Amino acid sequence: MSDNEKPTLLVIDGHSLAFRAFYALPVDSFSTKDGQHTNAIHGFLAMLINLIRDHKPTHVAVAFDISRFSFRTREYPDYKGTRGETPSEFIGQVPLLQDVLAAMNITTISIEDYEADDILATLSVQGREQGYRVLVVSGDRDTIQLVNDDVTLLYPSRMGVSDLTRYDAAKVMERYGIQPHQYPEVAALVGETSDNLPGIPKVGEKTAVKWLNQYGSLDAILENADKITGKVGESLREHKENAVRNRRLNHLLTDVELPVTVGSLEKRPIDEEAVREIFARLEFRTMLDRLLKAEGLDEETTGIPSVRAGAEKIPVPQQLLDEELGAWLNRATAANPGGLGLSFDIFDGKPVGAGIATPTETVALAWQPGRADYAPFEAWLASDAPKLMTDSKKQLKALKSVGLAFDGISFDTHIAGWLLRPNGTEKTLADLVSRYLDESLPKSDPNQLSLDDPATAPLEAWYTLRLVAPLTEALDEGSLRVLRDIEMPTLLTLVDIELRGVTVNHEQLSELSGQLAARAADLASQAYAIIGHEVNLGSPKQLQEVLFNELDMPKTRANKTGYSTDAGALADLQASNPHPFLGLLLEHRDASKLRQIVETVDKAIGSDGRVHTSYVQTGTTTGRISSTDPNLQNIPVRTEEGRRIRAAFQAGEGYETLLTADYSQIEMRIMAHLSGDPGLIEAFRTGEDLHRFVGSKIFLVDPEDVTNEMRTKVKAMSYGLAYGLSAFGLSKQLRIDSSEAKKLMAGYFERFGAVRDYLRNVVEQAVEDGYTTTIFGRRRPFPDLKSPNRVLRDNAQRAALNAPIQGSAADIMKIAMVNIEKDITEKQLSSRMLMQVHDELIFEVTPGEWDDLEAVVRQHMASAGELVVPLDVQVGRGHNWDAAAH
DNA sequence: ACCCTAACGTA
DNA sequence: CGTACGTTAGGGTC
Repeated sequence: MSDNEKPTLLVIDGHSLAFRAFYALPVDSFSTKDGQHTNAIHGFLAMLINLIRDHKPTHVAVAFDISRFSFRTREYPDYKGTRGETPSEFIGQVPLLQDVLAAMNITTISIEDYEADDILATLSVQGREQGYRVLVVSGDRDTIQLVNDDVTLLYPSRMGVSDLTRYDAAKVMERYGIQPHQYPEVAALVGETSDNLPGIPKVGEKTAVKWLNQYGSLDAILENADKITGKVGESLREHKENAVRNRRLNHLLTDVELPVTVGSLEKRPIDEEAVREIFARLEFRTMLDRLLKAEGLDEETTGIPSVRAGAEKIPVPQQLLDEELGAWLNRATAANPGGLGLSFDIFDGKPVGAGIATPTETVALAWQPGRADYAPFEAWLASDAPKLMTDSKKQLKALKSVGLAFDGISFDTHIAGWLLRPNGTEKTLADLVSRYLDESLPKSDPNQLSLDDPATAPLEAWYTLRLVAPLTEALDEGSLRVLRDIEMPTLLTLVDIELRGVTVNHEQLSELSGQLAARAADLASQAYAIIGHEVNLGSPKQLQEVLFNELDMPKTRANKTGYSTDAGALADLQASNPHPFLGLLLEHRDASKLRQIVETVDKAIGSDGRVHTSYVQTGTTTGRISSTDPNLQNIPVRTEEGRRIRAAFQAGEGYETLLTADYSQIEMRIMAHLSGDPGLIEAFRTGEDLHRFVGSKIFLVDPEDVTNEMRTKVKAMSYGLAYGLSAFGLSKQLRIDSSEAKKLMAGYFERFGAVRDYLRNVVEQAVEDGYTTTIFGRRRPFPDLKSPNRVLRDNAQRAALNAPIQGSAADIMKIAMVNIEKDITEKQLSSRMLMQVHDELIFEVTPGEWDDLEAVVRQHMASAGELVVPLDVQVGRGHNWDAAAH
């Protein structure tokens, strides 16, 4: 068998190469936004990818040391004793690297009590015996002893890990003047500083090699030690024990019992999805392409067409009209009880075409609403015949805005995809097609304007239809119920409230904006006067210059770009180093931020005098909805100035007043429900002020004797608990001693022990299941709970204990919204829901309908979740949003 | 034209 | 070393 026909076994010393990479790449340039350093991982992978590309190994393994202790340290406790502390930036990178290798389906091997090099040695011997060509990659020179006709060493150069020097027997001879198997004898004589193995003083490589060539072996040299003259001979005789010991230690074991056979190391295809995921986490953007290319998996090298072979053939769209169209719809609907795929072309917020799909046919409709030719289509739209769509909200809004009746939407793949992977990255139909069908959505002809391309909508409808089966299959029963009973109905509600918008008074906002702008300008000029020059107060970078250089203030918390100038840091500075500039800066920030929000909302007022936000139903990982363009869920409320913005949100023409309704302490109530804590449950059943009640239990006083200070602390703690707040965090927030914070938390858990048990249990269960679940069955996966990286793991734990609470609250609010909308319709009220702000709903009330509406709202909000504690709803009335607050 | 970060508003 | 979001300005890069 010639060398070229032999299979190639690639074995790598993981720890040593990662460490080389760590020192080869600047640590500052490789870290994620949460501070995880990745330079060692990056360097290692770059090297590995090059090896795969250049050597096309058929078998691969990476060996890692388990610890710095091994049989060698037992034999000689000072072995490697000179090595300093592992740099903190390196710690944690190895477990992540192992995760990457696992995702690449590359075997990693660690064996207690042995070093990685012993594993390499054993594999190289086994590989050779079984007819492999072996490539050993290590940064440890001891591995030179492994080199022979079948085994080549790749050794990192000083240039970095990607530049590997190839040592075959000839190269070893050229470099050292000895056979590879003799290298340990040279090393034994010379010693190895990095392993803390002193050799024979005064003997260097040259002398060692000379002796070896003269006497043939280390044993022979030692036997003939008497014959060696001069100072070096004396030194040898005096320190020969060193050489003997070194030789024993630098001999690599070739008979370590391995949990794998060489054959089992066969290179398997990478798990592209897993690799994609972990690279995203490590924020590696270009690595995947390089890896795919090296693996020969990228499109260019495989020539994979845009739709992979074996995929179903895309039906050619038919163009139907009138009776033909009606007949087709009847036949298709009857033949496909699960529904038809449907997609609309939207232009300027109006529907301008549509496509319908069955598994085998598609229809393209050059349809304009109201055209008689398409009457059967519009009748079908209005019927409850099931329709399957992707990201349907915008399309449904377009239909509704032109007055078309629509019913029967039974599935939205975009929402289903989100329920499956709420933290996933799939944004478009193409993303879903790629993930769940493993195909590529054909791109529309770039030479054609996609708007005019009549084939786009049928294509989208067809792919949408085909996605439904794999998505439904992937969803568990609980998630399917959430989709059917909560999300799909919520979708229709959102369509309505977005179209309604909310009246916002432009005059009030522009007056407010002017005042805030003037105030900001005034504050700015005062600030400039104090420091003697102008500076951009909105630039943290320029502020750092002023604060820490010109004013010589003490450094604050560090961030990526220097030192923090956020409100908390400035407040700390003001306390320790009072300075008028700080106060002005804070006030200026305040005014600027408010003005920014005022401007944003003002600019969003449409020709109807109303602001139409967009709710993003798939915008969060927990189940909440988010709001954009503009975000109406972060309108200020805490300050007087802020409330002036709310005052501009008003009942519209023809409406009498606004009604606001919010859940009070819904998350704490859910906590009481989920934990079953008797104390907390009692608190909500008595109707006593929650924080007062809890305070009385912790501080052992009567409720009426709970001071404001006690109440503040209790409130902060109660809310913090659901976020995974630590004693440290609590002490920082309340500016109290950390021992006091600890006591406070201990006191809390003593009285409300089931809460602690619950929070612990949520995380434990999530580790076991891999996901959390809300009361209604909504899931959120938490892969990071098993991460070896502590930062990631701790973050995941906090998110995991919060997810069921925040998510259940979101579920409850959605259910309430749906039921309220339904009841308003049934009762034929003309009052209407306008906004949702997580635990608050805002309605516009028609004259005379207040009592009816209030009853409907209260009833459905209170009954949206069956908790062991009541759901308390606070209702307020006023002509504007501020006045309607209670 | 795009991307990232810091900062800050809400529940 | 507290969860979940969206928007903006500044500052850097292409």
